[in-house]
Amino acid sequence: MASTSKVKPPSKPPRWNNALAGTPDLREIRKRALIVAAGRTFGVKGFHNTTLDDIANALAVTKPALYRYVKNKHEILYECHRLAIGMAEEAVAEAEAEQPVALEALRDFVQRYIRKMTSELGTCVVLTEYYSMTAAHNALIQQRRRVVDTRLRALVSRCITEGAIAPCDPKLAVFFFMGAINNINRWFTERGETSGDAIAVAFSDHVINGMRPR
Amino acid sequence: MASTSKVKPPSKPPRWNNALAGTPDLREIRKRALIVAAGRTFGVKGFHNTTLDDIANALAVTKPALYRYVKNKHEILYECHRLAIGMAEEAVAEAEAEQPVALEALRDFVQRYIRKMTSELGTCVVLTEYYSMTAAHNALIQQRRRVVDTRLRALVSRCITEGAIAPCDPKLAVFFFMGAINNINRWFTERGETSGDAIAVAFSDHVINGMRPR
DNA sequence: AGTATTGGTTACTCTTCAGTAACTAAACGC
DNA sequence: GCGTTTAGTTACTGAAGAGTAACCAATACT
Repeated sequence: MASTSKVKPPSKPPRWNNALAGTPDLREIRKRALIVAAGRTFGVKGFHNTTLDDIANALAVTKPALYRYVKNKHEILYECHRLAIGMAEEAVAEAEAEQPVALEALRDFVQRYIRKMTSELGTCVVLTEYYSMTAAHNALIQQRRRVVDTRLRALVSRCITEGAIAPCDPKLAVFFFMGAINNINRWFTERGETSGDAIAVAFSDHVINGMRPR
Repeated sequence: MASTSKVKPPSKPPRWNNALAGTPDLREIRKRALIVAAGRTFGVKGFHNTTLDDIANALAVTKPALYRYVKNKHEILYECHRLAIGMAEEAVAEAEAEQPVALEALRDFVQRYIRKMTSELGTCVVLTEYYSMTAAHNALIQQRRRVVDTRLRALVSRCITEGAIAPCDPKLAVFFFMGAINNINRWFTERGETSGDAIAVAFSDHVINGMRPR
């Protein structure tokens, strides 16, 4: 039978997922892969139900290897949130830059944001469990969220003054549609019947038009 | 100074919160108070960041006392979800019973559901962290969610055939507004400036009318 | 070739917290 | 007044899992 002496296994499993590497430093690519893998799992099982072994496993690596890339588990969660909020920031900036008409900028934002979230890198992103971050990290993220929120409220206000939408409380309006969008990862799966694109279109439509016939 | 002998403290802190007792068995009232207290904390800090000591503390009791009312921590979470889904079920049933016109039933549902959720008993309810339930509990809850979802989709379909709203994918429509609603506890606080009622009105309006001027 | 550096391993420690054991005191029925 | 039930206590146990120590192997840098 197999001897008890420590014989190295002949073939090694493939490690990491470096596909699509634009080669801006291997190390950064791998850290990114770590964050994305973790984020995906967090999204499915939640922060505390995901062990570091789970994450390591997904990367075909063992737990301590992760510590070469991050300080601790909380930093992983923080990086996930940075990724998420970064997408929102990008989406507003791009939408505002390319669409002079407020209403179109709004629609554009919704579509861009959803596409980013549901795209390969995006699905991973955890928007829940902000409460599992350290107080310091949370403060940083909340800060940035607030900025995005403010810009979106301003956009809604502009829509109102431009006469494009009915007067309403911009704060509640933003909460309304951002809530709908942030909840997408609750039911979206990449293998599901509905594509990210379809969602982007349908949701932006609902935001702008509600459900009334034109 | 204070002796080390075990002297009973002279005054005891108030225990439980039996206010509003309709007296259908003290035991049930207390179990309910436990679930509500736990649910509130879960909503703020999340399931895993809430210890049984936290919950016991909120009830001015010690941890083992909780086990007189529930089998374990997971049962508490399950009961919270039962409470939440129960509210949704009630809301659809009531709305359908009282509003023959599909569009009005939809508006009514949204308002009822939000009012229940934000009312004293409701704020507590955790809608996140379904993934922290046991597989068995999750199945039961998902089952009931699906039923509610189906009824809501049917309601949307009826709206379409009645010509009250523009044709759309009922599934995505329901995901859209239920997402918005389920996200309310992310930002709602009872002490905040916006009342549950105001949210109910604003949100039902957004669902039905979108943001376009009439 | 030979020494640093970097990425990874196995085997462990240490903490936190759900859950339990064993005991006490009040209220309840008779 | 006296067992039984119910509600609670203090003091423990046991498991899971984040983080660490110590060690190994490949590559990289002259």
